[in-house]
Amino acid sequence: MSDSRPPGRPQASSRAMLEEAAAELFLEQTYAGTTIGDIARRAGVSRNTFFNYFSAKSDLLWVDVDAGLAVLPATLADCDRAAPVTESVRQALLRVAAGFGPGRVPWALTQYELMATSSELEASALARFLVQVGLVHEYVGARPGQAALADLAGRAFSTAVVAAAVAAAREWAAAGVGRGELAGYVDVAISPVCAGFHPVLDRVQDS
Amino acid sequence: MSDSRPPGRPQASSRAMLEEAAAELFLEQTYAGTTIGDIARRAGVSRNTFFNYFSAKSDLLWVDVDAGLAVLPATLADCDRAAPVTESVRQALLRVAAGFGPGRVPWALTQYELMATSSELEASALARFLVQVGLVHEYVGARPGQAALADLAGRAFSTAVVAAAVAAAREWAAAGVGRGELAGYVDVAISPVCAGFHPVLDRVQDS
DNA sequence: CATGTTTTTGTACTGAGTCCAATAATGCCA
DNA sequence: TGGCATTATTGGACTCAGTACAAAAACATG
Repeated sequence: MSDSRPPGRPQASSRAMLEEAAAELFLEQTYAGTTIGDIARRAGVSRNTFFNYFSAKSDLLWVDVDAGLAVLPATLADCDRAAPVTESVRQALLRVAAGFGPGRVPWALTQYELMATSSELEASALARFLVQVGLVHEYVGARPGQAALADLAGRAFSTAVVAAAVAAAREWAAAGVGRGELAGYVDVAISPVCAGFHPVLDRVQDS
Repeated sequence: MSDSRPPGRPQASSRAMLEEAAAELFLEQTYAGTTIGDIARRAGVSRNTFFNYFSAKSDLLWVDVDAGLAVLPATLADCDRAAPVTESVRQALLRVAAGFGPGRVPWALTQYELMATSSELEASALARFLVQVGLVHEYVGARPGQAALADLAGRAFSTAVVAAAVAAAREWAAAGVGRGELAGYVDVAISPVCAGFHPVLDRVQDS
């Protein structure tokens, strides 16, 4: 079926090789102590090639996270649209969190504590945070909703609920070995947010 | 009283001069289009002198915000410690928000929309966000609180409530002229969060 | 073998942020 | 008046992330 290779020069260095090289180096030296040149050299490719596969050094910290988070749009899409928004979002986030077992802790979260403030890391973290907020808000806003105030409430909810989930993830990562499933943490963190916004966002349906 | 100048060479170039120069240049060119060298040159100082007053270019965007936010610790400190934590935090955040009138919109918020993703900006934003979360969490954690789960809830609350406040500020900034007081926005945004966490965090006192 | 396509690479550049040593301006003290 | 300690400012050199662009390399097809 897909045995017809695409035209042009085939990829010699795969993403995975760079990820692996980076993972090694991040352990030997720190993240901050590792340059893109180092990573490329160990992977046996040019420094420029690195940028063919990643747009920034910080992307390497988020490969696991990005992969796990990629399912959020689809998960949101097939939610029961009759259910309260807050509940739908809660379900969706829990399902995404379920993707992260106890044995799979992403790079970014573990390194976060170690390296104080690498501003690249913070920037990349916020960028991802905002993407998730945007996705949730898009879903929340898809409901009729009434003008300005509801829009503010919707955005506040989207932001707060994702922020709570992130806080849960940090706590989960910090729990060290013996941490259970991420979903449990996320549940505790986001449920109060959903409960608090329920009467605000879902009051249309109750009337 | 304080007419005794400190020893050593007096400061020739003040912070304010750099801020002013930066403000001009950010309007003429964009933030991204302005280099630190530009700012220093217009202020009439060396490029290195810039770093005597600011640790990063992005600091310039946050001077107003930082000034307004500086009162949070004190505001939290003199809160009625008999009141529910969620209510205390809500009051404190509202009081901080009250510091931002309709005529005083900080740089960072207005430029945020304009310049897509300047990663420096995002990093500096998250750094500030985390500081506020830390302050709130410190206050929340000062109460007895019960071990692991409560700590998670406390951190989730701190994160979510500050996130909601930030969302409100963004909405407020985006409202353009005719936006009212920031406090009104913040109130709508954070009240549901506080309401949601009230039964979780304050249940000790109800028993 | 020529041609088009895609990947890889080299080279050069900008700009943020750091480091360090030299110099300038001040107050204080002899 | 002349050091002396202290602090601010400056210049220069450096590292590293990220960008731009053009040349070369590897493949498929005709």
